[in-house]
Amino acid sequence: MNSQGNTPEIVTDEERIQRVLNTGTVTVQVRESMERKLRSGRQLRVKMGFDPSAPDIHIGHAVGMRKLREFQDLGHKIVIIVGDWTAQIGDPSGRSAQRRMLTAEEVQANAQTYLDQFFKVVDDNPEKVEIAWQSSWFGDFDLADVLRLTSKFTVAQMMAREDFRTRFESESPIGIVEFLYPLMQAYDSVAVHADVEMGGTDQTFNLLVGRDIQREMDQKPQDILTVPILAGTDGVQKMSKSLDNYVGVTDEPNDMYGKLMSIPDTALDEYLILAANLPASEIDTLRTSLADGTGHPRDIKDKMAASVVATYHGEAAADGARQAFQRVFQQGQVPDDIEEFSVAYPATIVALLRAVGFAGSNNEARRLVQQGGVRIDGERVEDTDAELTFDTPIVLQAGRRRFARVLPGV
RNA sequence: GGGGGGAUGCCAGAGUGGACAAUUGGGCCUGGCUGUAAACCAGGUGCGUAAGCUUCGGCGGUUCGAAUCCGUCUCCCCCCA
Repeated sequence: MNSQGNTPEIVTDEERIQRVLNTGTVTVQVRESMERKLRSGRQLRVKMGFDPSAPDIHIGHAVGMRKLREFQDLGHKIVIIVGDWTAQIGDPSGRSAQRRMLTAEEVQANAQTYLDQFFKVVDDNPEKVEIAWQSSWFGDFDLADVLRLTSKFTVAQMMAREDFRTRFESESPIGIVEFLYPLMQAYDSVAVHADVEMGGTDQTFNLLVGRDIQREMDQKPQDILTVPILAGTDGVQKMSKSLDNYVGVTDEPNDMYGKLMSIPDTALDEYLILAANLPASEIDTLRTSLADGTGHPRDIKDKMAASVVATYHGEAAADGARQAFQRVFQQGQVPDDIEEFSVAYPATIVALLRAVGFAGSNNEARRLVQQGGVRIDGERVEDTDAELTFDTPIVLQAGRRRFARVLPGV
């Protein structure tokens, strides 16, 4: 978005700087150093890495992207590390589900998907972004290089990481390679001469190792900034695909909007800060009205949700999603883009439900009817066994959100 | 190399010869209340209209009768070396 090739002007306005450092962040280390860099008027290199081993990206990943965008808006250059090299090696870390090795092609495809989504959030002005492939420096690393790198660090230093310490104390295994990952990530910082590195709070240790290794290799240590982990749509657990509480960046507009509207109010403030893609002043206004009760949570949620949909699908899609949502859920009307099926009549309601895929078995279909969840053209269906015949299209509904149009067929 | 413990429905996890289609919790579905919030309440959640049928890792056996006992195979976990 809005790319221009000219050299960016560095913003050193104190209020803007403080906002970047204070809003939607967890820690800034080292604070004084970071402030000094931002005030200096020099274009900083702000690094963030991503792991292309999983192609599914959700808006939790976008939290960091949005913060990167803020740095760009101050005129700085973001440096995206594509972790293609480590992704191809696999990660045998203590996670229960072992990460398998990926082929170069898979990694490449995943990375491309990621970058496509990435540029929907960040500025693609080449003066403000640089993509760095990790394999370009690790590809020809030899054993001597590895030893040189590992010699900079001790076991005691590694044990400072909480995860390692607790596993060591509980006598759970820690693979040697696991010690290498923080070092490799740290070396990335050396390779790209990072002034700042950003990451989720779970990355704190690795980010700090970057400082040590840079210092060891005669570079000025980067400052680090951590951003919170976004809660999922349940408002409690962190967003992840496996918990099915995520909003994927490639979700359909209506889906995306609906998921965002379903978050509990308790999570709304967090979503305003971390997910909503709105100007700072508007975020402030919305948060205030939410906090003091002058704004209706539903309306605030709508602005948040629409802004996210607009980010990935455009304003028109966001408007469309909002209207569809209002029509279906607030007014109980039928959505306009429902799937169509043809059915040969006469047919039982059970047969209809199965034909459109609302029920996987006859029992399930009957259950839906008995529980009052089935409607035809808005009229509740009471009888499980009736033979039905329609010579015009009908709208079949199961529960509140499943709709299908059934046409008379042969 | 030696020893021990497991495998039950979407998940966790009871059940250890009949009353088990299988307790309970989570999830999910439906209804109610709503702002499709959340919370809460109620019901449901193998297949079959039904009679009934097929399930408790696989196969085989004992028994009138097995998720439960025996044999065997596959897979998982733990402890010792």
